[in-house]
Amino acid sequence: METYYVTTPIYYVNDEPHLGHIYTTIAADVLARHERMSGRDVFFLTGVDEHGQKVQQAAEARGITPIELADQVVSRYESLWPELEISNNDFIRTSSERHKQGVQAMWRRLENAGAIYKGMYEDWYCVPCETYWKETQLKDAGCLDDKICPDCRRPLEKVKEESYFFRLSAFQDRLLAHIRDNPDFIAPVSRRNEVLSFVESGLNDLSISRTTFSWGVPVPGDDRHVVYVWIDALTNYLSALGFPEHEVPKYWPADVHLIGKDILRFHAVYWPCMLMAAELPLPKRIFAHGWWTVEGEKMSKSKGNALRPADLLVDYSADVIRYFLLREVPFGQDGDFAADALKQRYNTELANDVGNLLNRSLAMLNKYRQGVLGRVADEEDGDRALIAAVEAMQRDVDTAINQQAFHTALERINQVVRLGNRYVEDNAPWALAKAGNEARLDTVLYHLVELLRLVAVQLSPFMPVKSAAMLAQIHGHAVDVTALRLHTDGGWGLLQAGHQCSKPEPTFPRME
RNA sequence: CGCGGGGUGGAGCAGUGGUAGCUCGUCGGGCUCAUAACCCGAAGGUCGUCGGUUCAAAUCCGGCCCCCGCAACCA
Repeated sequence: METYYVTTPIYYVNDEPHLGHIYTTIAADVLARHERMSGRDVFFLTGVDEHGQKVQQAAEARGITPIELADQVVSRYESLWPELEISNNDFIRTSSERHKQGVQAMWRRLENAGAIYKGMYEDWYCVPCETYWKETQLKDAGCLDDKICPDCRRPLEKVKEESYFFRLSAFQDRLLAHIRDNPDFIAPVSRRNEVLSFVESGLNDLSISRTTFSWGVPVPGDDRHVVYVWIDALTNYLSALGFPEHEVPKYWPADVHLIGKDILRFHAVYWPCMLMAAELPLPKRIFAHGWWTVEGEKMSKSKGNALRPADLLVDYSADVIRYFLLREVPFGQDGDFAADALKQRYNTELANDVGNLLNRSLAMLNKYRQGVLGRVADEEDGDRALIAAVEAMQRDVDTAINQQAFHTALERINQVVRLGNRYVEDNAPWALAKAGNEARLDTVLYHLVELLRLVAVQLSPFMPVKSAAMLAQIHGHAVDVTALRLHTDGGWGLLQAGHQCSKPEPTFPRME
């Protein structure tokens, strides 16, 4: 079976889960569910990044060990994902033994390839602020000449420490060629251009070890050094699959790494170069999505307006959050999370259009036919157009999702729902019933229910719970949406004459 | 400084040479199966700005104005 591997970043445990984390993870989940439904053997990975100086310091400040701090945050994530219907196959922690093995194996591979050398890392350090500054940062802040701290304006100290370096510069040309030869490697295009211009401007070798803190993976053969967090973190995508026991694990290379735009450089530059050095296949695609503001304001810890997923789940069901996040904003662009916007999306698209179409269709089926589907008589042009529209929608949804164009996929589904509502008006089943046109009434009701069934199937990766509720009414019994397969459940005409549907019950009650 | 993206009816977007389109909102009408839902229609834009190319430009070229991203290990 064809495999499909999708990942989220591993989230840094220094931070509580917020809207951004669930956004990436929900998007990855939709991809995973869609691909499973399409018949692929899917591996969907998420996890946490536990190492680094920040975590070590935060733990010290609270008087606990780093792993205790990590455990606390990890438990939040692990309880959050099921609440959001996240169907990840694995959850990787960088503190785990399997991951450490992976990182050290990666290090040795880079070393054996001659891509690592020992040198001196030079930086500027502000003792009072406990902050490191790079020369470029000082230059931008206009502090390079005076050698003062951009924050507190006090003198900086030059620090030198022994460090291992990765020969990033050696891979510049190969990386450029790869990006140019693979237009889909980095998405969206604007991000691809950014990376291209960054790489073209020249890559410097990368310091990949630290001696200033200890919370990390020891460098093999030199445990005074800890492996730089990004070498550590990026390797999770392989260690979770069983690297190094499996040199090129099943599922590798990843079909898509979903990331936020903030970590584009690490994924689109450092990671491919590492893999080239290690002579491992590169991921097929890296998609950097945008950021959310909340009610028009930038999310920030200092403002304290970061949306907490647990609070959101009090107000909205997981499916509604999932739908809104992926429908409101084209994936890749920035967006705004506003309660009014969510309510409007919900009421117009889910309650009025989808929910009401299901409700009115099943209501008529029950009123005129005791909920039993009849035989399809001669099809008219309008019927054939309806079927063609559904089938075109299915193809377009698949195409859109394969490009991570979630909002386009949902828009196409909505178009078919609107067509369904128009079909009701055009055919006026109530008039057919009154006129005693039984054959035509059966045909029209059948087309409506079958349209709704296929809409629910296509919606199931986005809203697994709501889709299951829709399908339960259509099928007359509970449906396991994770068992749906497009090759068996995705075709027109699955429901047979004599099939009993349930009585309607609003799936998307209006928000007031 | 540089590189890149963008400025289209109230809002959000599509539209790379030939009557300016979609969703939401607003207004009017229709229907009555339905979650005061659905369907139809209308109003509303001189497509940032100035100039150029062309029979013809939102769409190509040049100047200018404005917004945003890449430089801060927050998705």
